[in-house]
Amino acid sequence: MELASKYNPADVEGKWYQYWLDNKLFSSKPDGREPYTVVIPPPNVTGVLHMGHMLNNTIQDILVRRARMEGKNACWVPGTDHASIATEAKVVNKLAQQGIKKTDLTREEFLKHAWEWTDEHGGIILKQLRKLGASCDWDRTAFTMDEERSESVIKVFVDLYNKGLIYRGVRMVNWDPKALTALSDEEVIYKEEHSKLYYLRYKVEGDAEGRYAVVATTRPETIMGDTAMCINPNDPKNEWLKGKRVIVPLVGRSIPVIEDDYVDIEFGTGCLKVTPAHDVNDYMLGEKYNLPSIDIFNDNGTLSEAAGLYVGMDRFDVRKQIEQDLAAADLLEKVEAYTNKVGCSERTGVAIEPKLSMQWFLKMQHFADMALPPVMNDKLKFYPAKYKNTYRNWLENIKDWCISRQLWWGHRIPAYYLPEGGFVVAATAEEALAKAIEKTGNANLKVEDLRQDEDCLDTWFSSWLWPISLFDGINNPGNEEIKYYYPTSDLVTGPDIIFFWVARMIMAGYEYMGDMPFKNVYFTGIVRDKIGRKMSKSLGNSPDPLDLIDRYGADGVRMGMMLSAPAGNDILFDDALCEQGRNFNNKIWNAFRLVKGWEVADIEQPEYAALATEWFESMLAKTAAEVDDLFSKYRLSEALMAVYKLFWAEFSSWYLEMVKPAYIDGKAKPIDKATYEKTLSFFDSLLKLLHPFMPFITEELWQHIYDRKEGESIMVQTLNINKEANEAIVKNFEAVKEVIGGIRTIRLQKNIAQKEALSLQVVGESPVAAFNAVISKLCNLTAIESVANKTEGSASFMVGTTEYAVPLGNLINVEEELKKLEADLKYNEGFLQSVLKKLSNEKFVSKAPANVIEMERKKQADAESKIASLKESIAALKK
RNA sequence: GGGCGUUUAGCUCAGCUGGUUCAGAGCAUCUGCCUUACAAGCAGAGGGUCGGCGGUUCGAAUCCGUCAACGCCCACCA
Repeated sequence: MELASKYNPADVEGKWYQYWLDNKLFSSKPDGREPYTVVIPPPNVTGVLHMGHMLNNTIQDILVRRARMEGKNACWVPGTDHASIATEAKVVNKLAQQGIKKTDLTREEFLKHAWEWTDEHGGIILKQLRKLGASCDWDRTAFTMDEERSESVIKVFVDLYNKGLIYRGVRMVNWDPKALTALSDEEVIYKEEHSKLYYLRYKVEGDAEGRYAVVATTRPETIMGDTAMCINPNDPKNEWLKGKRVIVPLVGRSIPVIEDDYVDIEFGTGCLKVTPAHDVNDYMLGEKYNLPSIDIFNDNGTLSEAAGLYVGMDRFDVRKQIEQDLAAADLLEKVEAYTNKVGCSERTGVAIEPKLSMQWFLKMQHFADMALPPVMNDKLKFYPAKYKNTYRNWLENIKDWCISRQLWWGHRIPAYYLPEGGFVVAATAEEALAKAIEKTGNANLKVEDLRQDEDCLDTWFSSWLWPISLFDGINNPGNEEIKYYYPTSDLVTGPDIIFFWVARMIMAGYEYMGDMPFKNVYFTGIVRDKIGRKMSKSLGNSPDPLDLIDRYGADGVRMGMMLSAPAGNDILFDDALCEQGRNFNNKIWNAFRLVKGWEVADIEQPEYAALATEWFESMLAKTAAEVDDLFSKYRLSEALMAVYKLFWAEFSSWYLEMVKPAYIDGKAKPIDKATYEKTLSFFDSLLKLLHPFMPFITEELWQHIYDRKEGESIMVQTLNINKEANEAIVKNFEAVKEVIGGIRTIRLQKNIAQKEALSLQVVGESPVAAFNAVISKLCNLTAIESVANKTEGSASFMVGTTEYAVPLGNLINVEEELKKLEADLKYNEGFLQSVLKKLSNEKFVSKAPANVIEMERKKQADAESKIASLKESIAALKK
């Protein structure tokens, strides 16, 4: 096989992905093995892959591939989310471009368009995941609105209703005037806004002096909905307003002054305008004091007939206009700059309007009670654990979940209204009819007489069932799949959806399976650019993942993501990291070229090669054990770094250099068979360790390292690497590296070419004499001898307490050598002083444990011996 | 207004139950090399009073207090 000197990912990635698919290597069926299950956080069905997905799915794929290689039955279930608000908005936009208004369509017509859109754009994102190498069981691909999932959702709704956990009622909810739907509290994001605080004059009715009560508000446009003014009963400065009535400016309506200690005396003037229809707190006051409620807004945020003024104008236009009008009428005392937080819709970004409306709610206390303990007692683990606090905080302050949305794209609420009022809840119209007949006693009722609720369910009301519904555990409880795959193993997701999704899946898990939905949650960070900004379209700092894959290869990008992704920290993404990944691919590629280019002969194994293989065997074992440990702690970037260093530094720079056959007369010598076979087996193990991180290149090389049969793949090999390292040899070899480094430094400093052979003297006995063959080979030494005194005119260095010297004859620069030795001496004398100081401290000697004191004494001895030999060398040079 | 987290080399981060594998890694930087696997490379080197101050201790990056900066989450102050 002729291999290019540079690795080209494009040549192999598509080929191997297809090979994996063709051989059904991603597919999983229940069997006798231990299951390892991951359910994908379903991306929006019409979404496009972004860097967040890249990170998230790379991590999942690494975990899944690793588990598969550990011999587990790995099952990664992919799918998409119907994302009701986001998708409906996209469809509405698209229709608008064609000049079609949603309001002109029937529900059925609209849904037809929505499905067309979904079929057209749906699943693009899943196709993109294949480029990344994602080893999902594609045959299991699900959609939150497919038949099985829809059936599950409806079944759960009916069940929870029957359990009394779902109720319908008029409540103050978060209204999105753009999407025209209610939202849950979690879908509201508070943004700081520089706005104004308006001081409005409310004329006090019947006040002889014609005085005004002044109210500070950020929302002057809501005065048409004022039905009271509220003061704090303990506020002396507003004492005079007690029992009075005031006139709403411009509107001219008379409203009472009420008293409640909810009002903050310090804020503004201590007078609060009460608009029960448009503020959560005012609503509370309205309830308490039985105030009328005037809803002055239409659903789209324009003013309604009820407002009387500015009818049809947008709420924000009214704010500007009313400011002018109030000023013109001399009813505006002053305007101050003011910063406050405005609740905005997570999806559409527009300011939320608190609105009183009829919605469906899920009682949450029951679920919170079940979901809190397993996380707090680490039965279900969070990585990083700090999110346990966030989780607890939410559950301990849980509020009921508004689950109805005034949308068409989603699961329609299975409630059916009866002609004579009231409703029944049932999974199908037929069942509803039966219930209706039973409820009313009217046997003549027909399905057509029932009117199904127009609303849809919140998207999350389907995704909270995901780990169960993917295995059909709602429709067919106790089926073979759910029994085998549930609870799933790891969930990989962002902390931004801890409430939306993670917490609610845990709730649903305990409600419907009596068990947690996953054993571990790995929270990823947010992908930011290299200077820490969030990636956004407007900043143009969000790279297209597919473009990155084109440039660096999927393996390179995966590595780029992982190098910077410690669990839970935000990751600062930089193309340079992908470059590092690509370079590493190239390194692996070239190491392979080297090894496969060797000519093998039936000759004896040289001593240096035997030593090298023995050492690397231990190094490999040690790292494999380390990687195990890191994986168990979900420290994936550290695991990758460990393998990276093993391959690059230990294997390529040390091992291969050691065993590499020499060139003589421009011709490579052959390598002995024993070393060659060992090297191939090391390579094989290294590829296996690397495979979860970089699936493509490892498959490509694994296929070529030995002859493989059709259908074989590295991805289903087991990681049967020996993990028992010979610690002594690993430790000794570190000293060997230092010796070699010392000689290399001398060569560099003295400008002595590698071709020029040198000899090495060891003053006394070398503790690493066993490795002399290796040292000789790598440093091109003619001899290594043990001497009592080193030759004059030699460059020396110390490793531990042993001195090494390279005789250089007249090449030696006495001045420089002295300088170096004296600096070394000074350091060691200082070090000795600090050790002696400790040892002469009575308190230290009496209180510190024996082994620590022992250590200090050894330090002292070592330093003293070093100092002695340094002094000798200096004296010798000065002669 | 509450709660949580972070602060260690130019950058991104490891450093668990205080003491020789404690001041580390990768990248970047600098120096020398186009040496027949790889310049997307090889060999070598430099670089930090561990955010500030105070305390506990024989001994603190590590424990405690405090201050500062940054970040995140939650909360109805108009």
